[in-house]
Amino acid sequence: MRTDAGPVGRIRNPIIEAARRAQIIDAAIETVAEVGYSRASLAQIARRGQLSKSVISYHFAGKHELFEQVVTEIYGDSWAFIEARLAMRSNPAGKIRAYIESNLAYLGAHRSRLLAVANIVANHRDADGTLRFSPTADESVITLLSDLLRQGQLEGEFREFPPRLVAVMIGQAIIGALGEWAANPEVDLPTYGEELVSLFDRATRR
Amino acid sequence: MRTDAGPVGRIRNPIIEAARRAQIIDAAIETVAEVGYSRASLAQIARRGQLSKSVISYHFAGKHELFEQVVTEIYGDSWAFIEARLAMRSNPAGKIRAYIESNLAYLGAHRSRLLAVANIVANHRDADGTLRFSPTADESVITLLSDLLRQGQLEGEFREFPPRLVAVMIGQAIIGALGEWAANPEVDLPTYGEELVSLFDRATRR
Amino acid sequence: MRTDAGPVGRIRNPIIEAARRAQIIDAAIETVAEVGYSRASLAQIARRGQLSKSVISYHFAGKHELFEQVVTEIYGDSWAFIEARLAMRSNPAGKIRAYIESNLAYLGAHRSRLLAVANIVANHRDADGTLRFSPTADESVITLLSDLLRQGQLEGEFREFPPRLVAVMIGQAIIGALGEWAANPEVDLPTYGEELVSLFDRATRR
Amino acid sequence: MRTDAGPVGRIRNPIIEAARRAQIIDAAIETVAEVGYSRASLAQIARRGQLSKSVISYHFAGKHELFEQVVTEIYGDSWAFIEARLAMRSNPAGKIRAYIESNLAYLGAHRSRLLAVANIVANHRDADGTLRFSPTADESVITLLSDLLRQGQLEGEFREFPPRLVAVMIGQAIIGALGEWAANPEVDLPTYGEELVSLFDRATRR
DNA sequence: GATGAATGAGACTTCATTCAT
DNA sequence: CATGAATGAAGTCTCATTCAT
Repeated sequence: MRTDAGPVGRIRNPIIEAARRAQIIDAAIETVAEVGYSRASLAQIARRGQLSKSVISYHFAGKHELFEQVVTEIYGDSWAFIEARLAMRSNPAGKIRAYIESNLAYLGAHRSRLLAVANIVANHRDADGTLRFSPTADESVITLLSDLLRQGQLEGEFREFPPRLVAVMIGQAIIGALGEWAANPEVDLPTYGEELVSLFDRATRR
Repeated sequence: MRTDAGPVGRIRNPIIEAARRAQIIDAAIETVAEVGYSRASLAQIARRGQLSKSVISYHFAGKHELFEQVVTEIYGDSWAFIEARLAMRSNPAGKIRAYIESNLAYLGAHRSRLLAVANIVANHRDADGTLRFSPTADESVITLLSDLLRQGQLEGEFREFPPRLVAVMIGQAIIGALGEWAANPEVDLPTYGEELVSLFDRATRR
Repeated sequence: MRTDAGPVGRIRNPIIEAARRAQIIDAAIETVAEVGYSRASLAQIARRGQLSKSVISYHFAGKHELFEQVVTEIYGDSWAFIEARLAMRSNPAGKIRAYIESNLAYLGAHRSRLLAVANIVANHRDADGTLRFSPTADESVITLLSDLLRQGQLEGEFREFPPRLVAVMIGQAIIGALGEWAANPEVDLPTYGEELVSLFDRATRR
Repeated sequence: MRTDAGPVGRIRNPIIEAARRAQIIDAAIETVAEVGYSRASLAQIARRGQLSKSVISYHFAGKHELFEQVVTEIYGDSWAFIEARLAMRSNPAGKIRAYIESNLAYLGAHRSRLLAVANIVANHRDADGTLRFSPTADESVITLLSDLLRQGQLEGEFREFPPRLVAVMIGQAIIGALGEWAANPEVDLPTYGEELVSLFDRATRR
């Protein structure tokens, strides 16, 4: 852990600092996407980012913090994208459709980010060995979808079913679709998305 | 690199040989399930199996082959379990239901195997960096489900939809359900399975 | 920290094992004596012992344990030497004289050991920053000398004075004599020892 | 390497310059006292002095020069204190007593300085590996005490003994007393000093 | 059939120092 | 006068693998 007067904890020049951190985070994303979590050493990340290994240690407390910032960055950025599209719909079914579509759209447009976040989330562990992130959908996402489904049931749009369970299934289906596309980029993600929306429409409507 | 079975050089006693390999594979499964792929070193595996590190190198060409045998073992064992249950049904819808239920049943009864195979499949790579296994459902499974769905469409059980795409979705939904349960063992897997069957029934029936 | 099946914790072949550990400990002693505690890296120790760096990690849990074993080894060996000479005297004054003389004799015959133990004891710290060993004389030594002084007072050999305080002073005078000799090997240690004995004799006798 | 005082290049403002150097030296003293020589990195020193690492490099040619200035500062300051007390006595025995007492008094009042100077003196080395300072008493001190002892012998105050040898012993006994107190602050230093004076009095008087 | 011992490669991290600003 | 940013060197430790026994 850092103990000296470097930027961690005390950022002096926010502009250069932020630019470098972004550059390093991008290099980490590309590296994990390309060679996977276990082979993504600081040396590999530095090579891909045209950086020295030590500049990474200078801007991050360690490899651990770097990977957490990668996840934070991707979660934050993708949520900003999705949130804007959710706001354009008013009814629950429309919002769920928008969630599925915009989630696929965002990660479909950022293949490296998809691969990186999936790899890190599935592998990153604390010192005690427990997974740092939930490897399945984020709890906040499950809650969002659950609430929408419950509201849709109250409004009569949806039939009766356990909302949380279906919410989890929607989340997993999205991950599955993305996984299929990640493993095989020839898969047509928009078509996949439409079919997924149609499936859940048929499965949930009254 | 060696990829065949058995120790380097002459095989002397096939019985002891097989027993040792099984013991090592079990230790590898437990280790990966517990500490994850990246921390599953030979030293850790040896410790959990009460073995010396070198006995692993003796029975397997290397860590690489060991992990491939782990996947082969789990795939083979689970398929034997599922196949028997598929054979008990005659119509496509029944077989698909049987596939979903028996898949969840097998891995639900073998949590370590689920965790191990998921971890290895998502991380294990060849020397050139390409993933060794498909991280999404096995191609043979997709083909099986596709054929069943197509046959059901011909027989009038299912509506029209792209069979392969829905096959993939079924595979992913199963993985999703197992992932949710793996992350949170309090999830009730049988209920989850029933709901999944019901969802796909509604989504695919004419 | 070691977690695999290496010798630490489970020693398999005590003879080879002990020989290697002794060789490594000797290399560590020579290195610390020559370049000092702060520059005594594993690389330097390995170079002086004609060893690979990793063989050190194989036989010791880490640099930390190695240095602790160095101190244990020197303390143990020197005490065996001193104890035998103490046993040859019966009265307190004789034992104290024997302690001073044999201590100087042992370390005077093992200059590297003197330098190594002094360096390590003065610098070796736990992870939390506290010194691992008492940098002044060992508590057991203080106790031994205190008891001898007190007994001598009871028997009328010595005048009245605070026994522990004089015990500490004897220990420190020995360290001082050795330090003077370590810094300047031309100092005649036996003469120094005789004078030291004479000084304490005059200072403590009735 | 630079060994002169002042920042690299032209000195602009001697007052600020001196103040900064003093501040840095104090931070170095506190750091070495607290974490020991080997862990006293520039980063640690900067942190304790609320300084940036580079300001240290700006005012000192390097870590090496900084530590030399620390020793110079402590030696100089303590000598000024001791010298004043020596001047108050006229006879050799009185001066020796004053030396012992004032030395203990000065460092007893400046625990950090004692710890720092002891640590640096025992560890600081030139590039070629030789110790930069004498780890035992300074030669000038030995000379001073030797001269006093010899003068006392001439004047009939002291019995016959090798003056330099006893001078060294006095120096070491002081270091020993301070070491005992440094390791265990509950030790009563003034009492220890009195007893030490009494011991040497008995040991040296005619 | 089995393994204790050994090792080179490479992992992450800390360090003192430099330099443009 | 001061420092944020950067870096190469070197630190300790873990790893998968080999080999003589």
